[in-house]
Amino acid sequence: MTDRPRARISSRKQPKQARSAELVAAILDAAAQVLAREGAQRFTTARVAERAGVSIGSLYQYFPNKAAILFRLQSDEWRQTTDMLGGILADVQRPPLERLRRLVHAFLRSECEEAAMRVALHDAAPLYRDAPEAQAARASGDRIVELFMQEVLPCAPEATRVLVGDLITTTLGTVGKQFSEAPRNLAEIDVYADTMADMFCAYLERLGAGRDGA
Amino acid sequence: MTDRPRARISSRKQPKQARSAELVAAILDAAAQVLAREGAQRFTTARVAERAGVSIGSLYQYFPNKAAILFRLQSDEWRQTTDMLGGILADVQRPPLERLRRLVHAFLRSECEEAAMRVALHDAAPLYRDAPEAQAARASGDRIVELFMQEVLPCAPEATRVLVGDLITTTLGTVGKQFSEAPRNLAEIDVYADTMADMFCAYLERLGAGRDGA
DNA sequence: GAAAAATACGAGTAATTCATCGCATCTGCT
DNA sequence: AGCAGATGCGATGAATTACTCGTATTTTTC
Repeated sequence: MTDRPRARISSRKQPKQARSAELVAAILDAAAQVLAREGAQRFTTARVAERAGVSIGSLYQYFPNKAAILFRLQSDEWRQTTDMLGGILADVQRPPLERLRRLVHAFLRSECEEAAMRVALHDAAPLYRDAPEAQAARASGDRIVELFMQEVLPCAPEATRVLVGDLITTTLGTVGKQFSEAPRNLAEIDVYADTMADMFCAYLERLGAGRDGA
Repeated sequence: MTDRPRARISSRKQPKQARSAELVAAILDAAAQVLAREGAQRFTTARVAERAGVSIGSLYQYFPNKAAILFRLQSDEWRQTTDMLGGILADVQRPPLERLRRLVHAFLRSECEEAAMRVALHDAAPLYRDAPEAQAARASGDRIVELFMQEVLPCAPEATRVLVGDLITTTLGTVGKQFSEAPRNLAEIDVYADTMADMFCAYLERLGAGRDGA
């Protein structure tokens, strides 16, 4: 509890010319590959630079340290995932619980894509988890869920909605994390996703019934 | 995916005299402290030995490598937890779902004890996770849950019971893991545990009702 | 086309790490 | 007491690591 490594993650310099933008892209691409093939333990700046075909010095011109590369990868994943899930929940044509079911399916499927890289990224979480930027990124996802909860439990008190939303978010996120550790085929994923969706729906319907009698 | 570090974890030598047994105990105790105070990143054999007041050479006489110490800590935790949860589920005087609720409460509370150490132990998981001994330890916990599922869903098909048991186990485990990362007081824990138990019960009751009409 | 700015390079440094091995000390036993 | 095996020691080797800094090259600007 004395002095955990706290990462500076803010970017060092913005690429201004086309070649440097390509360089940054090459580094991120190589980083994902190194993470997937070598694991978090062997993820080193030297290996990333080598795989990207870039010198180690160039790497450090655009990323202040190793954690920044990892955070950037995680950050991009988050943005991509929240966009997708937001899109599913925004499809107001379908009934709310069907949207939730679709969301569960989509999320578990996405967690199984590039599973090796995701697992390694989670393993490396201690390196970037405590950075203030990481906390902020998480908060934006919570707002989407909050809106959905207002729709599905309009009569429940605020505190209940927050709590239930938190439970569902956390369950989905943490189970998904575990999920990527063991490879599964699409059929298994869908069976599991249906089970999980059933559980959420059973709970939400009971809550709704208890409150507004429907 | 080439050559992830695979830990030999089997013990190096059994302590035969009283003093060496004490030494092993001192090492494990110190290891837990180092993990809690310094984090997984700064958990080194040298630091553990120093805190235990023991030479580094002595440490390596009873643990073949760093991973073995971590695995031993995790293993002891698992045994302790499964014993406790098994005891709760075995209390056949109470109705099954009440036992489940008690289990959720007990588990989340236990996850919040020594939270710093648990978080660090999870962070270090990549070092011992792949060891064959670790897989075996997990399986024993699953059997307890399977028995409980037979009791609460007697008419459900085998596949459903396994799947639902897996979902509940995984949810509890992974959410619990996340839970220890943010400190909470007892009241918050109980509120969250009740919410989670409500979710499990709503689902199990619906499943039971659909199958045997009760 | 020349000066200035941006970019790329990679050898080198300082620190940290795991684990070993030869030797000293202790314990139990006859 | 004296011996043998068990235990304890810690300097040390070998490997790995993150990151810097002075220099070379390329691009832009005028």
